[in-house]
Amino acid sequence: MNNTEVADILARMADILAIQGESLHRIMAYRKAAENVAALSRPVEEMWQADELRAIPGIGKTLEAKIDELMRSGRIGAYERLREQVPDGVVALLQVPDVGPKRAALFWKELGVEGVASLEKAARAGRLQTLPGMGAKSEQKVLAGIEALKRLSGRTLLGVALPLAETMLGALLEVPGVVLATPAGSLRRKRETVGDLDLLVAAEDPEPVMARFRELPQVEEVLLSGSTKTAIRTAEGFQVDLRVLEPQRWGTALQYFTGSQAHNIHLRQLALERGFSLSEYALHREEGDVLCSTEEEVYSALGLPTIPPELREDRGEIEAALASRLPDLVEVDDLKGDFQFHTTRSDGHNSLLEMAQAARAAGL
DNA sequence: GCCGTTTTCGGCCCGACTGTTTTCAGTCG
Ligand SMILES: Nc1nc2c(ncn2[C@H]2C[C@H](O)[C@@H](COP(=O)(O)OP(=O)(O)OP(=O)(O)O)O2)c(=O)[nH]1
Ligand SMILES: [Mg+2]
Ligand SMILES: [Mg+2]
Repeated sequence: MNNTEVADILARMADILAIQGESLHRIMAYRKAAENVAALSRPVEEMWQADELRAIPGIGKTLEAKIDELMRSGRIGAYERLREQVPDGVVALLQVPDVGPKRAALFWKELGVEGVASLEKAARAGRLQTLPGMGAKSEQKVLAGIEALKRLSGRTLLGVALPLAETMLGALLEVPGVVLATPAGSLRRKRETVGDLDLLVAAEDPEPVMARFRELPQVEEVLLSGSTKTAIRTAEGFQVDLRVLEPQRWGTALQYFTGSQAHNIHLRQLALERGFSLSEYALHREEGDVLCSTEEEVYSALGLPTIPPELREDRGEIEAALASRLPDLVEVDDLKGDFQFHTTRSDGHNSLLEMAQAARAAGL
């Protein structure tokens, strides 16, 4: 039983508990445990053998016992029972954008929907809008979500996402009043794959920026658009999120939108311990808000050195920063050469000479 | 369900947008 398999089970337990209407904090506990098991650098089985499961953040007495049961018997009784109570197809509904645990439960219990295909049928037949809290518009959004799911599910390589981001940012930078425009989210953290594109823009007046964004040629569908945030979907089914805030809030805004979610939550907890409440708008204090125009100011106000985006996954970087023990990362400038590349002699796109010249031009 | 140099119980990050709502739940970032 490997780490991914264990994490997947915990995450599925979280999903089922959510559909059952369990306490949000209990659900979060399962999710957090799942994330931390997935992020482990050692096999969870090895930690189990060494009786070290409790050293994993988010694994307490109960989840330790469940993982122990899984390692011993290959199953978790509690998980088997949950799966008997909520069919897999109902859990699968959560993959549809705009369908969360409440709606999944509603569609299942009221209409007998037990999968995405049957949800589509119900929506096309106009049955969703008969439900409490639902209407014609919500029903259409669910249908659009199912279509998007068919076009693209899963993550996109950084190298594919980055050029698209640069193109869109270039267009937004042309809008009068735009001061700064940059990639954020997993793109800025340089994750190998990204779930969507997150773009951040600084401007006093957000409306012209939002208007331009909604009309970019890549936009197939506008998902939502307000005064600080717009989300669109491309023809490929790829989502792009844009946030626009005033330049004087750039520091807190960039910190927020760079994430990760887990890093943000941890940093916000630290802020609370320091007498602040941290949001994308400011460091809020009783005496009044502190606006930060740079990320350095945000981290510094919390007593931390600025943490490189690549490390912001809540995998110990905040503790390391507190102890002034952040690792010295390898930067592009540290590269002296490249001993492994392909040329036209095999499946590369350039000749050996071209590669050598490009390397020299790059200072390698 | 987890966790603790203020806590072993009672908190758990903070906010935007939409639709259906008559005051806010749901979903998402
Ligand atoms: N404080 C806070 N920030 C969040 C939360 N969810 C998302 N964010 C911030 C941090 C994220 O990096 C950023 C963009 O959200 P995304 O959902 O696009 O996540 P991210 O880009 O990190 O990963 P992705 O590759 O898109 O799956 O928004 C949240 O629940 N709380
Ligand atoms: Mg993202
Ligand atoms: Mg996003």
